[in-house]
Amino acid sequence: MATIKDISKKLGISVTTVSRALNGYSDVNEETRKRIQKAAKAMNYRPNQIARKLVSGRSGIVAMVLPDDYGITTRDIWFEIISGLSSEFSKRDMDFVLNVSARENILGVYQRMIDRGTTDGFIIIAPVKNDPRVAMLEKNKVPFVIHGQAEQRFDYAYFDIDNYGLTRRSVEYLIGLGHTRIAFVSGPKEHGFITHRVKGYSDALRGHGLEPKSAWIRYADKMSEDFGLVSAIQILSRGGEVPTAFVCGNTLIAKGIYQAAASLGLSVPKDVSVIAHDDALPDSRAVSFDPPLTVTRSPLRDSSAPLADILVRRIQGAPLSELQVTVPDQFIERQSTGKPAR
Amino acid sequence: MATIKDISKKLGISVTTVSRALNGYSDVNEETRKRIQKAAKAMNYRPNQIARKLVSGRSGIVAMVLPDDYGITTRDIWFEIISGLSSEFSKRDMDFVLNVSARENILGVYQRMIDRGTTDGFIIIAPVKNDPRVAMLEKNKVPFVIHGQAEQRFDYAYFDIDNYGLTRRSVEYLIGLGHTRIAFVSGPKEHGFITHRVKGYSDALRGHGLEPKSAWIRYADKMSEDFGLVSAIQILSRGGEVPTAFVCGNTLIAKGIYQAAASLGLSVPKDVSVIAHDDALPDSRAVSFDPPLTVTRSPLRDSSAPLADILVRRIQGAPLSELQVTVPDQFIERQSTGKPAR
DNA sequence: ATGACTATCCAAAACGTTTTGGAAATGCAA
DNA sequence: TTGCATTTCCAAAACGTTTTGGATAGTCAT
Repeated sequence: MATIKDISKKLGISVTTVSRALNGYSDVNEETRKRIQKAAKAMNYRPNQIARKLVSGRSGIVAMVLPDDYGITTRDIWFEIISGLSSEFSKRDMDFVLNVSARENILGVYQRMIDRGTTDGFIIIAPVKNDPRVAMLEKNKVPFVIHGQAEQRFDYAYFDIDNYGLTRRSVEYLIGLGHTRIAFVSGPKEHGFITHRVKGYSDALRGHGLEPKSAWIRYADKMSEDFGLVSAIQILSRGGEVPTAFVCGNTLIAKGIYQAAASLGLSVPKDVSVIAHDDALPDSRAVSFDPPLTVTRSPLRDSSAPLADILVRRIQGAPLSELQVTVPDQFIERQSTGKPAR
Repeated sequence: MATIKDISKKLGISVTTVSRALNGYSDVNEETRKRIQKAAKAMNYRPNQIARKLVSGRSGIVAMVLPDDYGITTRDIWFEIISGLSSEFSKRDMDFVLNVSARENILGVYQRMIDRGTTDGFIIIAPVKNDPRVAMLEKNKVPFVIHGQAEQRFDYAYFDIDNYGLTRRSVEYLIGLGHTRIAFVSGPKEHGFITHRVKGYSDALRGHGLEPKSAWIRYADKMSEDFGLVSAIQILSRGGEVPTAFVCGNTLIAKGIYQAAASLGLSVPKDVSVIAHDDALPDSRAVSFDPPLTVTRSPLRDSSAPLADILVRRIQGAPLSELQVTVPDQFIERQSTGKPAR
């Protein structure tokens, strides 16, 4: 609760100098700075963010708005992201505001928070095509960072994994093993990352003279175990040719596919190879699948720090070109993939 | 963005009057107020919250600090609480700051947030005996509300379910059915609510001339399915008398007890009656147990609104006596309880 | 006419910072 | 010695509100 004025009075130094000393300006004697810093620490001084914001225009507050209609598995993902972000911003002495609202109110929530002017910037997760949140934030000139790439335009800050590359790599690996009939059980069609993954999958096939079959590309609202189970059974029990390998949007889907295979009397990897993308959530470990699951891997948790960094720099006005980051994933070969039987 | 000064200048009315008109004070002529309101709307005026906060001393920001070491099931509970709270505060036009930190840093986080003075108040969940967070907040005179009752002292604001009553009611119900040998598989000993539940359980037994046996009261760090399973098997496979009924701290524990019963060839409710407390989490529904589970029920989600209310009124300085709320739970009789076999 | 009251308005202070625009002291070259 | 640059400091303004403490004019009962 000590203010800058208290320090000034106590030390007989002007408020100006105290402020400048604490903020690292060069026009204050090192010895004076030391004294001031010592006093500040002793008096437990913390700058009042509200006052600071009034003059600087910054509050040190960032926010994220989430819809409240997620099921239990998706919640785990959110919790992972939320706790990572909140911890990163905490390290940077910023406040992370979370707002969980009904989906239909979300834009209203954004508008209110923008109008109130308390928030320095936003984190947007799971962008969709022509995301109205992005449009709104851009119109109001509020800084934001997107986790994932929303559209073709690239005039915003983002952090993403290489969604195109990871399916492309997976498919090429399977082709290298001899597979030619490869299915992709993906995720919600409207999300940008699914589009990129499908493209990576299709390009890899075409690059080897194979034509993607739309019946072997599955979309779903939720990337769940059930979705994997149902998709695999449907795909595997159609007449005609069936795939010898599955690429999965996440490890839950892979688990569903394992189940489907078991139910149909097929074995992994003898009859079907399975490969998935692994977000490395704490409680669904690809390594403890039976057989252990081959994955492309990029821990969701690892995205918190870059996201926080990018948003902070965006707020500080860094040029956009530095704030567009795509990271490569690991490829981990385990026992769920092998040469095709036929 | 238009400021109050712009309106003042445009209308030739003092800043004071504009402010008071907009804030509904009675010392401004209705006609003047109309003019000012019209101008404000025309100029798209929105009060700058930051400036408002600076003078009022309130930030409109409340916070909750969580440790980051919870397992997946506990995370669901947290998510339920977090999303409920954030949505409630959003309705009140306040910001809900979430801070997830390593357990050993938590007190430091509180201190930092307190010192910065940006936070109007805190929500404390899962209090323990002599909770150091409570001590710290009280010392710094920062408003807070506790979910649950931490200690015997009652000089703080809290919201709680009737933990004493719910086990007492459960046990009396079982006694009414004819049971005399009743076990209680509870939860973490250090939490206040467990203490109260154990007391309710014991008092009910003693009230009917029965002496609680310590071997039949089980504590555990995590109220999990495994804990229920292990506890029930241990209790049921000891030599001598075994209980005919189990009271469970939550529905997960009950699920474990169902499993244990099945494994031991016992049937519910013929051989053992099971009763649990139900927090009404979205994905573990007591009604879809087989047989459907008899419960005392108080939805976790229902606590968000009262908690938010209490904290807001605490911040506004309401007397403590109005801010100590205990709500009753529902008792829902289903098919997991019946007369004892012997 | 006086005093008391009411209705309506306002100037200035305050909140805790940062920023602006110097001022004073010192060192150094000419 | 003068002039100039550098180092170190500071008073005052500014950010946009709310609040305080009146001021003014009009009304009404006495």
